[in-house]
Amino acid sequence: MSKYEDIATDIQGSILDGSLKAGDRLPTVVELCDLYGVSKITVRKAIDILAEQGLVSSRRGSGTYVKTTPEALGVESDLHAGDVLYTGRSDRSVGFTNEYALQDKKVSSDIIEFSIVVPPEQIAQRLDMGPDDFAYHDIRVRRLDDIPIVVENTYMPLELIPGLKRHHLEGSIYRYLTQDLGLHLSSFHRIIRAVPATLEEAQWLETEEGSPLLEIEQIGFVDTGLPFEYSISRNVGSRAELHNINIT
Amino acid sequence: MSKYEDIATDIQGSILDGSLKAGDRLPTVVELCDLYGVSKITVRKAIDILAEQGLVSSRRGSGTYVKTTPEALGVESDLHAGDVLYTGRSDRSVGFTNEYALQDKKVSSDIIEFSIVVPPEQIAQRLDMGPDDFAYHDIRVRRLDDIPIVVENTYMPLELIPGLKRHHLEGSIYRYLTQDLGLHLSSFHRIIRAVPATLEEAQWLETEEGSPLLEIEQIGFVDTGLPFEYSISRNVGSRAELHNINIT
DNA sequence: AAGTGGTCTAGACCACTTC
DNA sequence: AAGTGGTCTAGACCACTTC
Repeated sequence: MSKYEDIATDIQGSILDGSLKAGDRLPTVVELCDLYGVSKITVRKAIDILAEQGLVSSRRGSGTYVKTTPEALGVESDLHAGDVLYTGRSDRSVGFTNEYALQDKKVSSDIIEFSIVVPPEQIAQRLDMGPDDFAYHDIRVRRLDDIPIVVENTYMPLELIPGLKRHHLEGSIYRYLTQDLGLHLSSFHRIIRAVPATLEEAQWLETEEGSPLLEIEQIGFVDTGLPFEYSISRNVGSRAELHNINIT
Repeated sequence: MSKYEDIATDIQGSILDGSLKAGDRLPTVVELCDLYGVSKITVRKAIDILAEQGLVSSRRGSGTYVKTTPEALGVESDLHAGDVLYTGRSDRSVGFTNEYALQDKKVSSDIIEFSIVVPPEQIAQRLDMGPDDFAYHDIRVRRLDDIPIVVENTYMPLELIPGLKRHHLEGSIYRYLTQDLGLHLSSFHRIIRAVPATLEEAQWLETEEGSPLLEIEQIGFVDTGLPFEYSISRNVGSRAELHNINIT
């Protein structure tokens, strides 16, 4: 952990435990420099992190303030609460398994397909693969507490990811990529849509044909800039939602 | 424009015009310092911007690389291309009007409702309003080239936004807020869902009842940390999509 | 006029990759 | 061992807000 991460975590704690409340002004940048014994740029990076998390907003000449969010006010966070099981965060892409392993929810997968294929041309292009190159192809239905949430349709280039086996799919593929292969995932480019369920999808997801699904088309990149996965996932509309925060 | 913005724009230009290609390594940070005559931190901030835009990825000890995206490869960008009219970017929230005024598309609005009301309790809480406080309420159908894309349902606190009139809704509300009132918009918190169209929405949007809509529930904040709008918009699934980029 | 956040310098030191 | 990006210092100067 770097100094700026430590400082961000510390201030985040003060906001979450209520010692800093909605609308409060943080100590000035110079005061925070003294308080933590660091330089101005280090404090600025910490505040940048808090801003990205949606916790604070800075106003030049005036100060940095705790944002008046429903969370900071103690308002229950979701108007549509009830049957929504999956609330993914668009900013931290750590995969389905990791995001829910922490909570008390049971994560499971039905592997509908796992094979090595020559992918369709348009997908091969997105993965920067030659026309004859092979890729893994898998289709998985992911469940939380046994209720199906999403069907994921994924292609990964064979050359970048040697040795992927069926048992890796039971758990988290991302763990295999990072821990076993030592790859560093850097970013995901996503397109989000609302689409009607096909009959087949409706059966997999235990919902109605034509019912709204939240589609996420995604290309994942490693830190050399190469794509390592192309994926289209379709989430049951009434069981999943995506949260994100945009700084202007 | 700050120095780091100038540098980011310059390198972005090199990537977009093809002088830097997918997979290429950028000059090292030290080389870029010499090239632009700036300090290391300034170059780092420029590269951070390019990373947020999804253009480059840095690898400690190795270098910074142009990402192998479909755009950098010259692949047409959308598999579902054809009838999708609205491709919003989740990272830059400048409002519907601004995002399309630049292009050759005609933006228009049907104002279905515009009034001053006491908002429902749950919405008042999200806007940090007292139970008796008033808010503007408007419902607008936004069209591109006369085709309805989205119905927006928005509440804005009266006290924060004096003098809002019907004619502001014909164009861009955001322009009124920033240019006339001098407010600085800082961030948006969003929840994205797929929902079925009600009969009323289907009529407004010229689509079928029950057809998938992409819902965006949004709270907007100004730079003092106060919420200035609560909005639920519902986009026709087959005519809109949301793009975003996530850095891990 | 005084106080605030934002940018920037000219370095230093470190973690990691490459050879 | 040499080269790369990432963090950090101790300041300086500036834009903007507050009084």
